[in-house]
Amino acid sequence: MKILVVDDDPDLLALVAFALTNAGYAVVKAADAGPALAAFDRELPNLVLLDINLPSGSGFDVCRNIRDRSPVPVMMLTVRGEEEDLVRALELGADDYLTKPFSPRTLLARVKALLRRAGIESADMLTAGPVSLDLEAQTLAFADGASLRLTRLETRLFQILIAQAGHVVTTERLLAHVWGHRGSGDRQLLKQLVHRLRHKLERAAPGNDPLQTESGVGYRLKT
Amino acid sequence: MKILVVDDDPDLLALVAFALTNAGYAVVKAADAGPALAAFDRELPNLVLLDINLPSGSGFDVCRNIRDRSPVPVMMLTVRGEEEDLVRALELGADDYLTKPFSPRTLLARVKALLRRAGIESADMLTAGPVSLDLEAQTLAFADGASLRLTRLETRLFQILIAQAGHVVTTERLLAHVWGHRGSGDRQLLKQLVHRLRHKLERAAPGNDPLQTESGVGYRLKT
DNA sequence: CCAATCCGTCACCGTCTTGTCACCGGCCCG
DNA sequence: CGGGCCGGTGACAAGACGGTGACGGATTGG
Repeated sequence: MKILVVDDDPDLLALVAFALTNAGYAVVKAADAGPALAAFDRELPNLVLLDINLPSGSGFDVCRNIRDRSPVPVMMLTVRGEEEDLVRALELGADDYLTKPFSPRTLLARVKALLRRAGIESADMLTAGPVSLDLEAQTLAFADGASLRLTRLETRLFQILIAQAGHVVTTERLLAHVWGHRGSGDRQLLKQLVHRLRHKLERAAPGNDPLQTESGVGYRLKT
Repeated sequence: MKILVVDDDPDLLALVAFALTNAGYAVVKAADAGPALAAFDRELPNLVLLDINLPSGSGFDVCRNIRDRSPVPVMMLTVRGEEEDLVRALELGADDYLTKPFSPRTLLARVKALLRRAGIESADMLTAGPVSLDLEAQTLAFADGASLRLTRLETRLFQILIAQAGHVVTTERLLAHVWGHRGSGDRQLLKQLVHRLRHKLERAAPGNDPLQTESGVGYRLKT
Protein backbone atom coordinates (compact mmCIF):
# COMPACT_ATOMS: atom_id res chain seq x y z
CA MET A 1 0.00 0.00 0.00
CA LYS A 2 1.70 3.15 -1.26
CA ILE A 3 0.78 6.68 -0.21
CA LEU A 4 2.06 9.87 -1.82
CA VAL A 5 2.31 12.80 0.60
CA VAL A 6 2.71 16.29 -0.86
CA ASP A 7 3.51 19.17 1.48
CA ASP A 8 6.16 21.90 1.56
CA ASP A 9 6.47 21.87 5.35
CA PRO A 10 9.30 19.40 6.10
CA ASP A 11 8.20 18.93 9.72
CA LEU A 12 4.65 18.04 8.83
CA LEU A 13 5.89 15.84 6.01
CA ALA A 14 8.12 13.94 8.40
CA LEU A 15 5.36 13.59 11.00
CA VAL A 16 2.82 12.29 8.52
CA ALA A 17 5.35 9.98 6.93
CA PHE A 18 6.28 8.65 10.36
CA ALA A 19 2.67 7.97 11.33
CA LEU A 20 1.87 6.27 8.04
CA THR A 21 5.06 4.23 7.97
CA ASN A 22 4.36 3.05 11.50
CA ALA A 23 0.94 1.90 10.37
CA GLY A 24 2.56 -0.20 7.67
CA TYR A 25 2.15 1.99 4.62
CA ALA A 26 4.88 2.75 2.09
CA VAL A 27 5.29 6.52 1.84
CA VAL A 28 6.48 8.59 -1.10
CA LYS A 29 7.20 12.23 -0.33
CA ALA A 30 7.10 15.32 -2.53
CA ALA A 31 7.43 18.97 -1.59
CA ASP A 32 6.06 20.76 -4.64
CA ALA A 33 3.68 20.47 -7.57
CA GLY A 34 6.14 19.37 -10.24
CA PRO A 35 7.86 16.65 -8.22
CA ALA A 36 4.45 15.51 -6.98
CA LEU A 37 3.17 14.78 -10.48
CA ALA A 38 6.44 13.15 -11.46
CA ALA A 39 6.31 10.95 -8.37
CA PHE A 40 2.70 10.12 -9.09
CA ASP A 41 3.43 8.87 -12.60
CA ARG A 42 6.49 6.99 -11.42
CA GLU A 43 5.05 5.34 -8.32
CA LEU A 44 1.31 5.05 -9.01
CA PRO A 45 0.40 5.39 -5.33
CA ASN A 46 -2.83 3.98 -3.93
CA LEU A 47 -3.69 7.24 -2.19
CA VAL A 48 -2.54 10.86 -2.28
CA LEU A 49 -2.34 13.30 0.64
CA LEU A 50 -2.13 16.76 -0.86
CA ASP A 51 -1.56 20.14 0.74
CA ILE A 52 -3.61 22.90 -0.87
CA ASN A 53 -0.88 25.52 -0.33
CA LEU A 54 2.24 24.71 -2.29
CA PRO A 55 5.19 26.97 -3.18
CA SER A 56 4.64 26.94 -6.93
CA GLY A 57 1.05 26.99 -8.06
CA SER A 58 -1.66 25.54 -5.90
CA GLY A 59 -2.66 22.07 -4.89
CA PHE A 60 -5.74 22.49 -7.01
CA ASP A 61 -3.75 22.11 -10.20
CA VAL A 62 -2.04 19.00 -8.87
CA CYS A 63 -5.40 17.61 -7.85
CA ARG A 64 -6.89 18.22 -11.27
CA ASN A 65 -3.88 16.74 -13.01
CA ILE A 66 -4.01 13.62 -10.89
CA ARG A 67 -7.74 13.29 -11.34
CA ASP A 68 -7.30 13.57 -15.10
CA ARG A 69 -5.18 10.50 -15.19
CA SER A 70 -6.48 8.34 -12.35
CA PRO A 71 -9.41 7.86 -9.96
CA VAL A 72 -6.98 7.30 -7.08
CA PRO A 73 -8.35 8.64 -3.75
CA VAL A 74 -7.05 12.14 -2.97
CA MET A 75 -7.22 13.70 0.48
CA MET A 76 -6.57 17.43 0.74
CA LEU A 77 -4.75 19.02 3.67
CA THR A 78 -5.75 22.54 4.60
CA VAL A 79 -5.88 25.06 7.41
CA ARG A 80 -9.10 25.48 9.31
CA GLY A 81 -11.84 27.78 8.17
CA GLU A 82 -11.43 27.99 4.42
CA GLU A 83 -14.61 26.32 3.39
CA GLU A 84 -14.57 27.76 -0.13
CA ASP A 85 -11.24 26.07 -0.77
CA LEU A 86 -12.67 22.79 0.45
CA VAL A 87 -15.71 22.94 -1.75
CA ARG A 88 -13.55 23.83 -4.72
CA ALA A 89 -11.20 20.94 -4.00
CA LEU A 90 -14.06 18.49 -3.70
CA GLU A 91 -15.57 19.73 -6.93
CA LEU A 92 -12.21 19.20 -8.59
CA GLY A 93 -12.38 15.56 -7.64
CA ALA A 94 -10.74 15.35 -4.23
CA ASP A 95 -12.34 12.68 -2.07
CA ASP A 96 -11.83 14.01 1.43
CA TYR A 97 -9.96 16.63 3.42
CA LEU A 98 -8.24 17.13 6.74
CA THR A 99 -7.87 20.45 8.55
CA LYS A 100 -4.50 21.15 10.14
CA PRO A 101 -3.63 20.57 12.83
CA PHE A 102 -4.84 16.99 13.05
CA SER A 103 -4.00 14.10 15.30
CA PRO A 104 -2.21 11.07 13.85
CA ARG A 105 -5.12 8.97 15.02
CA THR A 106 -7.58 11.04 13.02
CA LEU A 107 -5.29 10.89 10.03
CA LEU A 108 -5.08 7.12 10.16
CA ALA A 109 -8.82 6.69 10.65
CA ARG A 110 -9.55 8.87 7.62
CA VAL A 111 -6.90 7.21 5.48
CA LYS A 112 -8.26 3.79 6.38
CA ALA A 113 -11.82 4.86 5.64
CA LEU A 114 -10.75 6.17 2.24
CA LEU A 115 -8.82 3.06 1.35
CA ARG A 116 -11.63 0.80 2.45
CA ARG A 117 -14.06 2.79 0.37
CA ALA A 118 -11.75 2.57 -2.62
CA GLY A 119 -11.53 -1.19 -2.12
CA ILE A 120 -7.76 -1.30 -2.34
CA GLU A 121 -5.88 -4.11 -0.70
CA SER A 122 -2.23 -4.41 -1.49
CA ALA A 123 0.38 -2.52 -3.47
CA ASP A 124 2.08 -5.47 -5.09
CA MET A 125 -1.06 -7.53 -5.56
CA LEU A 126 -3.90 -5.96 -7.47
CA THR A 127 -7.17 -7.85 -7.54
CA ALA A 128 -10.37 -7.45 -9.50
CA GLY A 129 -12.97 -10.17 -9.39
CA PRO A 130 -11.53 -13.56 -10.26
CA VAL A 131 -8.06 -12.40 -11.32
CA SER A 132 -5.20 -10.90 -9.38
CA LEU A 133 -1.96 -9.46 -10.64
CA ASP A 134 1.36 -9.82 -8.84
CA LEU A 135 3.41 -6.84 -9.97
CA GLU A 136 6.69 -8.10 -8.62
CA ALA A 137 6.48 -11.64 -9.97
CA GLN A 138 4.80 -10.40 -13.19
CA THR A 139 2.18 -13.09 -12.72
CA LEU A 140 -1.55 -13.29 -13.21
CA ALA A 141 -3.46 -15.64 -10.92
CA PHE A 142 -7.03 -16.78 -11.49
CA ALA A 143 -9.53 -17.73 -8.83
CA ASP A 144 -9.50 -21.34 -10.01
CA GLY A 145 -5.80 -21.64 -9.27
CA ALA A 146 -4.42 -21.22 -12.77
CA SER A 147 -1.63 -18.73 -13.18
CA LEU A 148 0.17 -17.08 -16.00
CA ARG A 149 3.51 -15.38 -16.54
CA LEU A 150 3.40 -11.94 -18.12
CA THR A 151 6.08 -9.88 -19.82
CA ARG A 152 7.12 -6.48 -18.56
CA LEU A 153 4.84 -4.55 -20.91
CA GLU A 154 1.93 -6.89 -20.39
CA THR A 155 2.26 -6.39 -16.66
CA ARG A 156 2.23 -2.62 -16.99
CA LEU A 157 -0.82 -2.82 -19.24
CA PHE A 158 -2.71 -5.09 -16.90
CA GLN A 159 -1.69 -2.97 -13.94
CA ILE A 160 -3.51 0.11 -15.11
CA LEU A 161 -6.47 -1.88 -16.40
CA ILE A 162 -6.95 -3.76 -13.15
CA ALA A 163 -6.53 -0.59 -11.13
CA GLN A 164 -9.47 0.87 -13.07
CA ALA A 165 -11.35 -2.39 -13.35
CA GLY A 166 -14.78 -1.84 -14.81
CA HIS A 167 -13.96 1.63 -16.13
CA VAL A 168 -12.72 2.56 -19.56
CA VAL A 169 -9.07 3.51 -19.81
CA THR A 170 -8.27 5.86 -22.68
CA THR A 171 -5.81 4.84 -25.38
CA GLU A 172 -3.74 7.90 -24.53
CA ARG A 173 -3.50 6.97 -20.87
CA LEU A 174 -2.58 3.40 -21.72
CA LEU A 175 0.18 4.59 -24.03
CA ALA A 176 1.43 7.05 -21.44
CA HIS A 177 1.48 4.48 -18.67
CA VAL A 178 2.99 1.56 -20.57
CA TRP A 179 5.48 3.34 -22.81
CA GLY A 180 5.70 6.73 -21.13
CA HIS A 181 4.85 9.50 -23.55
CA ARG A 182 6.45 8.56 -26.77
CA GLY A 183 4.78 9.72 -29.95
CA SER A 184 1.12 9.71 -29.05
CA GLY A 185 0.18 8.42 -32.48
CA ASP A 186 1.68 5.04 -31.75
CA ARG A 187 -1.48 3.01 -31.47
CA GLN A 188 0.06 0.10 -33.30
CA LEU A 189 2.11 -0.80 -30.24
CA LEU A 190 -0.99 -0.97 -28.10
CA LYS A 191 -2.81 -3.05 -30.70
CA GLN A 192 -0.07 -5.63 -30.69
CA LEU A 193 0.33 -5.67 -26.93
CA VAL A 194 -3.37 -6.23 -26.41
CA HIS A 195 -3.34 -8.89 -29.08
CA ARG A 196 -0.51 -10.78 -27.42
CA LEU A 197 -2.02 -10.45 -23.97
CA ARG A 198 -5.35 -11.72 -25.24
CA HIS A 199 -3.59 -14.65 -26.84
CA LYS A 200 -2.06 -15.62 -23.50
CA LEU A 201 -5.35 -15.16 -21.66
CA GLU A 202 -7.16 -17.23 -24.24
CA ARG A 203 -4.89 -20.20 -23.62
CA ALA A 204 -5.28 -19.86 -19.84
CA ALA A 205 -9.05 -19.22 -19.75
CA PRO A 206 -10.59 -20.13 -23.11
CA GLY A 207 -13.68 -18.31 -24.31
CA ASN A 208 -13.65 -15.67 -21.63
CA ASP A 209 -11.87 -12.54 -22.81
CA PRO A 210 -11.80 -10.05 -19.93
CA LEU A 211 -10.41 -7.25 -22.11
CA GLN A 212 -13.25 -5.31 -23.63
CA THR A 213 -12.61 -2.99 -26.54
CA GLU A 214 -14.38 0.33 -26.30
CA SER A 215 -14.17 1.41 -29.88
CA GLY A 216 -12.75 4.86 -30.39
CA VAL A 217 -12.04 5.24 -26.68
CA GLY A 218 -9.81 2.58 -25.21
CA TYR A 219 -10.05 -0.68 -23.30
CA ARG A 220 -11.82 -1.88 -20.18
CA LEU A 221 -11.28 -4.80 -17.84
CA LYS A 222 -14.50 -6.74 -17.31
CA THR A 223 -15.42 -6.98 -13.64
CA MET B 1 -29.70 7.86 -7.81
CA LYS B 2 -31.48 7.42 -4.49
CA ILE B 3 -30.38 8.97 -1.19
CA LEU B 4 -31.72 8.12 2.28
CA VAL B 5 -31.62 11.03 4.73
CA VAL B 6 -32.02 10.30 8.44
CA ASP B 7 -32.48 13.17 10.87
CA ASP B 8 -34.97 14.02 13.61
CA ASP B 9 -34.97 17.75 12.88
CA PRO B 10 -37.83 18.29 10.39
CA ASP B 11 -36.44 21.64 9.22
CA LEU B 12 -33.02 20.25 8.42
CA LEU B 13 -34.58 17.22 6.81
CA ALA B 14 -36.69 19.41 4.55
CA LEU B 15 -33.74 21.63 3.64
CA VAL B 16 -31.47 18.73 2.79
CA ALA B 17 -34.22 16.98 0.84
CA PHE B 18 -34.89 20.18 -1.10
CA ALA B 19 -31.23 20.67 -2.01
CA LEU B 20 -30.77 17.05 -3.08
CA THR B 21 -34.01 16.93 -5.05
CA ASN B 22 -33.03 20.10 -6.87
CA ALA B 23 -29.76 18.46 -7.85
CA GLY B 24 -31.65 15.59 -9.42
CA TYR B 25 -31.45 12.96 -6.70
CA ALA B 26 -34.37 10.92 -5.44
CA VAL B 27 -34.71 11.42 -1.68
CA VAL B 28 -36.10 9.08 0.96
CA LYS B 29 -36.61 10.55 4.43
CA ALA B 30 -36.59 8.98 7.88
CA ALA B 31 -36.67 10.62 11.30
CA ASP B 32 -35.50 7.85 13.62
CA ALA B 33 -33.43 4.67 13.82
CA GLY B 34 -36.21 2.13 13.30
CA PRO B 35 -37.84 3.80 10.30
CA ALA B 36 -34.37 4.45 8.86
CA LEU B 37 -33.49 0.75 8.76
CA ALA B 38 -36.94 -0.11 7.43
CA ALA B 39 -36.56 2.51 4.70
CA PHE B 40 -33.09 1.24 3.90
CA ASP B 41 -34.31 -2.33 3.37
CA ARG B 42 -37.29 -1.16 1.38
CA GLU B 43 -35.59 1.39 -0.87
CA LEU B 44 -31.98 0.21 -1.11
CA PRO B 45 -30.58 3.73 -1.55
CA ASN B 46 -27.25 4.45 -3.23
CA LEU B 47 -26.11 6.66 -0.35
CA VAL B 48 -27.14 7.37 3.25
CA LEU B 49 -26.98 10.69 5.13
CA LEU B 50 -27.16 9.85 8.81
CA ASP B 51 -27.43 12.10 11.87
CA ILE B 52 -25.42 10.81 14.82
CA ASN B 53 -27.93 12.09 17.37
CA LEU B 54 -31.27 10.36 17.01
CA PRO B 55 -34.20 10.20 19.49
CA SER B 56 -33.99 6.46 20.11
CA GLY B 57 -30.52 5.00 20.24
CA SER B 58 -27.68 6.63 18.37
CA GLY B 59 -26.73 6.91 14.74
CA PHE B 60 -23.84 4.57 15.43
CA ASP B 61 -26.19 1.61 15.72
CA VAL B 62 -27.89 2.52 12.47
CA CYS B 63 -24.52 2.90 10.82
CA ARG B 64 -23.35 -0.51 12.00
CA ASN B 65 -26.60 -2.14 10.96
CA ILE B 66 -26.42 -0.65 7.52
CA ARG B 67 -22.76 -1.55 7.18
CA ASP B 68 -23.57 -5.15 8.15
CA ARG B 69 -25.88 -5.57 5.22
CA SER B 70 -24.41 -3.33 2.53
CA PRO B 71 -21.25 -1.48 1.51
CA VAL B 72 -23.32 1.56 0.55
CA PRO B 73 -21.57 4.91 1.25
CA VAL B 74 -22.65 6.47 4.55
CA MET B 75 -22.12 10.11 5.45
CA MET B 76 -22.57 11.09 9.09
CA LEU B 77 -24.05 14.43 10.17
CA THR B 78 -22.77 15.84 13.46
CA VAL B 79 -22.31 19.02 15.44
CA ARG B 80 -18.92 20.69 15.44
CA GLY B 81 -16.17 19.75 17.84
CA GLU B 82 -16.83 16.15 18.70
CA GLU B 83 -13.82 14.60 17.11
CA GLU B 84 -14.07 11.41 19.13
CA ASP B 85 -17.52 10.77 17.68
CA LEU B 86 -16.15 11.24 14.22
CA VAL B 87 -13.30 8.85 14.65
CA ARG B 88 -15.67 6.29 16.12
CA ALA B 89 -18.09 6.71 13.25
CA LEU B 90 -15.37 6.31 10.67
CA GLU B 91 -14.07 3.22 12.42
CA LEU B 92 -17.60 1.83 12.35
CA GLY B 93 -17.57 2.04 8.58
CA ALA B 94 -18.90 5.50 7.85
CA ASP B 95 -17.28 6.99 4.77
CA ASP B 96 -17.44 10.69 5.47
CA TYR B 97 -18.99 13.26 7.77
CA LEU B 98 -20.42 16.76 7.71
CA THR B 99 -20.48 19.14 10.66
CA LYS B 100 -23.64 21.18 11.11
CA PRO B 101 -24.31 23.77 10.11
CA PHE B 102 -23.35 23.27 6.49
CA SER B 103 -24.26 25.01 3.27
CA PRO B 104 -26.28 23.18 0.60
CA ARG B 105 -23.36 23.72 -1.77
CA THR B 106 -20.98 21.96 0.60
CA LEU B 107 -23.45 19.16 1.04
CA LEU B 108 -23.78 18.62 -2.68
CA ALA B 109 -20.03 18.72 -3.26
CA ARG B 110 -19.46 16.10 -0.56
CA VAL B 111 -22.28 13.89 -1.74
CA LYS B 112 -21.00 14.00 -5.29
CA ALA B 113 -17.45 13.28 -4.16
CA LEU B 114 -18.66 10.30 -2.17
CA LEU B 115 -20.71 8.89 -5.02
CA ARG B 116 -17.87 9.31 -7.46
CA ARG B 117 -15.47 7.66 -5.04
CA ALA B 118 -17.84 4.74 -4.66
CA GLY B 119 -17.71 4.33 -8.42
CA ILE B 120 -21.45 4.90 -8.65
CA GLU B 121 -21.14 8.14 -10.53
CA SER B 122 -18.43 8.83 -13.04
CA ALA B 123 -16.29 11.96 -12.96
CA ASP B 124 -17.09 13.39 -16.36
CA MET B 125 -20.83 12.91 -16.29
CA LEU B 126 -23.40 15.37 -17.53
CA THR B 127 -27.02 14.76 -16.59
CA ALA B 128 -30.29 16.27 -17.74
CA GLY B 129 -33.54 14.67 -16.67
CA PRO B 130 -33.64 11.00 -17.56
CA VAL B 131 -30.42 10.85 -19.59
CA SER B 132 -26.81 11.26 -18.59
CA LEU B 133 -23.73 11.46 -20.75
CA ASP B 134 -20.39 9.95 -19.81
CA LEU B 135 -17.81 11.99 -21.69
CA GLU B 136 -14.92 9.65 -21.10
CA ALA B 137 -16.68 6.43 -22.00
CA GLN B 138 -18.64 8.14 -24.80
CA THR B 139 -21.80 6.59 -23.44
CA LEU B 140 -25.37 7.73 -22.96
CA ALA B 141 -27.25 6.20 -20.06
CA PHE B 142 -31.00 6.39 -19.57
CA ALA B 143 -32.83 6.41 -16.27
CA ASP B 144 -34.35 3.02 -17.04
CA GLY B 145 -30.92 1.46 -17.22
CA ALA B 146 -30.49 1.29 -20.97
CA SER B 147 -27.27 2.66 -22.36
CA LEU B 148 -25.89 3.60 -25.72
CA ARG B 149 -22.43 4.00 -27.20
CA LEU B 150 -21.77 7.21 -29.08
CA THR B 151 -19.07 8.18 -31.56
CA ARG B 152 -16.66 11.02 -30.90
CA LEU B 153 -18.67 13.62 -32.79
CA GLU B 154 -21.98 12.47 -31.39
CA THR B 155 -20.54 12.82 -27.91
CA ARG B 156 -19.38 16.36 -28.58
CA LEU B 157 -22.78 17.26 -29.99
CA PHE B 158 -24.66 15.81 -27.05
CA GLN B 159 -22.24 17.44 -24.63
CA ILE B 160 -23.16 20.96 -25.61
CA LEU B 161 -26.85 20.12 -25.94
CA ILE B 162 -27.06 18.54 -22.51
CA ALA B 163 -25.06 21.37 -20.98
CA GLN B 164 -27.72 23.78 -22.30
CA ALA B 165 -30.59 21.37 -21.77
CA GLY B 166 -33.89 23.07 -22.43
CA HIS B 167 -32.32 26.01 -24.22
CA VAL B 168 -31.80 26.44 -27.93
CA VAL B 169 -28.22 26.12 -29.15
CA THR B 170 -27.60 27.97 -32.40
CA THR B 171 -26.24 26.22 -35.46
CA GLU B 172 -23.09 28.35 -35.33
CA ARG B 173 -22.29 27.35 -31.75
CA LEU B 174 -22.90 23.69 -32.51
CA LEU B 175 -20.59 23.82 -35.52
CA ALA B 176 -17.93 25.65 -33.54
CA HIS B 177 -18.10 23.23 -30.62
CA VAL B 178 -18.17 20.00 -32.57
CA TRP B 179 -15.86 20.80 -35.47
CA GLY B 180 -14.09 23.88 -34.20
CA HIS B 181 -14.50 26.63 -36.75
CA ARG B 182 -14.05 25.05 -40.07
CA GLY B 183 -16.00 26.74 -42.82
CA SER B 184 -18.87 28.14 -40.81
CA GLY B 185 -21.28 27.58 -43.65
CA ASP B 186 -21.03 23.82 -43.31
CA ARG B 187 -24.54 23.03 -42.17
CA GLN B 188 -24.61 19.77 -44.06
CA LEU B 189 -22.25 18.18 -41.50
CA LEU B 190 -24.59 19.10 -38.68
CA LYS B 191 -27.63 17.84 -40.56
CA GLN B 192 -26.04 14.45 -41.01
CA LEU B 193 -24.73 14.25 -37.45
CA VAL B 194 -28.14 15.04 -36.00
CA HIS B 195 -29.72 12.56 -38.36
CA ARG B 196 -27.38 9.79 -37.28
CA LEU B 197 -27.74 10.61 -33.61
CA ARG B 198 -31.52 10.58 -33.89
CA HIS B 199 -31.34 7.23 -35.60
CA LYS B 200 -29.41 5.77 -32.66
CA LEU B 201 -31.72 7.35 -30.11
CA GLU B 202 -34.75 6.07 -31.98
CA ARG B 203 -33.54 2.50 -31.67
CA ALA B 204 -32.80 2.95 -27.95
CA ALA B 205 -35.98 4.83 -26.99
CA PRO B 206 -38.56 4.54 -29.78
CA GLY B 207 -41.05 7.33 -30.36
CA ASN B 208 -39.42 9.80 -28.03
CA ASP B 209 -37.06 12.10 -29.89
CA PRO B 210 -35.36 14.38 -27.35
CA LEU B 211 -33.72 16.51 -30.06
CA GLN B 212 -36.04 19.33 -31.02
CA THR B 213 -35.42 21.29 -34.19
CA GLU B 214 -35.79 25.05 -33.82
CA SER B 215 -36.18 26.01 -37.41
CA GLY B 216 -33.80 28.69 -38.61
CA VAL B 217 -32.03 28.77 -35.24
CA GLY B 218 -30.59 25.49 -34.09
CA TYR B 219 -31.46 22.54 -31.89
CA ARG B 220 -32.66 22.03 -28.34
CA LEU B 221 -32.56 19.10 -25.94
CA LYS B 222 -35.98 18.42 -24.46
CA THR B 223 -35.91 18.48 -20.64
C1' DC C 1 27.53 -19.50 -28.80
C1' DC C 2 22.76 -20.95 -29.65
C1' DA C 3 17.91 -20.91 -28.80
C1' DA C 4 14.03 -18.79 -26.82
C1' DT C 5 11.64 -14.86 -25.78
C1' DC C 6 10.40 -10.10 -26.13
C1' DC C 7 8.73 -6.43 -28.78
C1' DG C 8 8.85 -2.89 -32.56
C1' DT C 9 7.39 -2.71 -37.28
C1' DC C 10 4.96 -3.75 -41.59
C1' DA C 11 1.14 -5.48 -44.31
C1' DC C 12 -3.56 -6.83 -44.94
C1' DC C 13 -8.44 -7.29 -43.78
C1' DG C 14 -13.15 -6.10 -42.14
C1' DT C 15 -15.80 -2.73 -39.74
C1' DC C 16 -17.07 1.76 -38.17
C1' DT C 17 -16.90 6.72 -38.63
C1' DT C 18 -17.47 10.71 -41.14
C1' DG C 19 -17.42 13.96 -45.15
C1' DT C 20 -19.85 14.63 -49.40
C1' DC C 21 -23.41 14.54 -52.91
C1' DA C 22 -28.01 14.15 -54.59
C1' DC C 23 -32.77 14.41 -53.91
C1' DC C 24 -37.14 15.20 -51.37
C1' DG C 25 -40.79 18.03 -49.20
C1' DG C 26 -42.28 22.24 -46.71
C1' DC C 27 -42.29 27.13 -46.27
C1' DC C 28 -41.95 31.95 -47.61
C1' DC C 29 -42.22 35.61 -50.91
C1' DG C 30 -42.50 38.02 -55.13
C1' DC D 1 -46.86 29.62 -59.75
C1' DG D 2 -41.87 29.12 -59.36
C1' DG D 3 -37.50 29.86 -57.23
C1' DG D 4 -34.80 29.98 -53.07
C1' DC D 5 -33.90 28.50 -48.49
C1' DC D 6 -34.29 25.16 -44.98
C1' DG D 7 -34.26 20.67 -42.81
C1' DG D 8 -34.61 15.45 -43.50
C1' DT D 9 -33.07 11.27 -45.77
C1' DG D 10 -30.52 7.82 -48.38
C1' DA D 11 -26.30 6.44 -50.57
C1' DC D 12 -21.48 6.33 -51.44
C1' DA D 13 -16.52 6.49 -50.61
C1' DA D 14 -12.32 7.87 -48.22
C1' DG D 15 -10.21 7.33 -44.11
C1' DA D 16 -9.67 5.87 -39.35
C1' DC D 17 -9.60 2.16 -36.34
C1' DG D 18 -9.18 -2.52 -34.41
C1' DG D 19 -7.71 -7.48 -35.24
C1' DT D 20 -4.41 -10.62 -37.04
C1' DG D 21 -0.31 -12.78 -38.98
C1' DA D 22 4.49 -12.41 -40.03
C1' DC D 23 9.30 -10.74 -39.98
C1' DG D 24 13.46 -9.52 -37.73
C1' DG D 25 16.43 -7.06 -34.42
C1' DA D 26 17.46 -7.08 -29.50
C1' DT D 27 17.80 -9.19 -25.24
C1' DT D 28 18.01 -13.02 -22.19
C1' DG D 29 19.29 -17.50 -20.39
C1' DG D 30 21.63 -21.82 -20.65
